[in-house]
Amino acid sequence: MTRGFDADCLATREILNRVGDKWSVLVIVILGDGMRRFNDLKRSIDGISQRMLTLTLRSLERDGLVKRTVHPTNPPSVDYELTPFGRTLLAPVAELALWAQRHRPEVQRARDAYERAEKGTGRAGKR
Amino acid sequence: MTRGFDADCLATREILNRVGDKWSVLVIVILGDGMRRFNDLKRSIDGISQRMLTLTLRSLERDGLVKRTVHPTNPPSVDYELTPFGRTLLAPVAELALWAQRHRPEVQRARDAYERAEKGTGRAGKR
DNA sequence: CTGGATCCAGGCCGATACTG
DNA sequence: CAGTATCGGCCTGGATCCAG
Repeated sequence: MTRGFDADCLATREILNRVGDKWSVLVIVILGDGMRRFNDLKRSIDGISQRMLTLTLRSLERDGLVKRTVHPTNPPSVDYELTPFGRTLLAPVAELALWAQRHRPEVQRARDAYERAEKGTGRAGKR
Repeated sequence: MTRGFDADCLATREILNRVGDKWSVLVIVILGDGMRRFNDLKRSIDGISQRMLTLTLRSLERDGLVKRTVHPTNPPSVDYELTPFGRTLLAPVAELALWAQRHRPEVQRARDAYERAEKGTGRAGKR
């Protein structure tokens, strides 16, 4: 538990920084359902700019989590899908997703309570 | 699978944004070992500024994940520990941490391969 | 349809100095 | 010891325009 502890934490932080950005998880979860095309993804996510979708997909492809397939048709189309490696990430992410879904109200309540308590105890309370 | 899909994704993204910042996971994992004092944490993490440690702890406290206890001694000392609720997050995070530790080399290899391939296929390759 | 390039705003985070 | 306040840089991410 003491050996490599820092290194492990660093590795964890590295992964979370990769996956914890604004869109990666969304893309991973959606691609968990199967192969999708670019604009298909874009429409599914709704709110993402094509820039961020491109960057996110590139980053995931770069790390070997997503496979990109270009079909030389006219007009051209590109498929994206999780690699087997990417699928191994799906389980832990789903775990966290489940936690998020189950505990969101609790977090919300805690947050509200904190705001209220803040006013009573004379804390700054600058929002 | 279709109902509440967007909402679930949003919840997931929300949690990941909370936990996916630069230091939260580190703090959670360390506090998973037991109660710690402020400067104790600061020394454990090494690289964090007192500012970021404060902000991170505040954020976690706000969401009900961490409990803060002030001892009115001289000099004053403050203990931080995970709440029972915070402990429920420990498991999924540990899951992801394990994934990170196990697959870091693979990610690194994929990244290297991507860089190399990039040069062969005439891609931009601007690093 | 699938992107690349550029411009620009806002937030995150670090360094430093100061307080109780 | 345990913070708070302020300043400033960097990076993320959005909008828009352009190209294959």
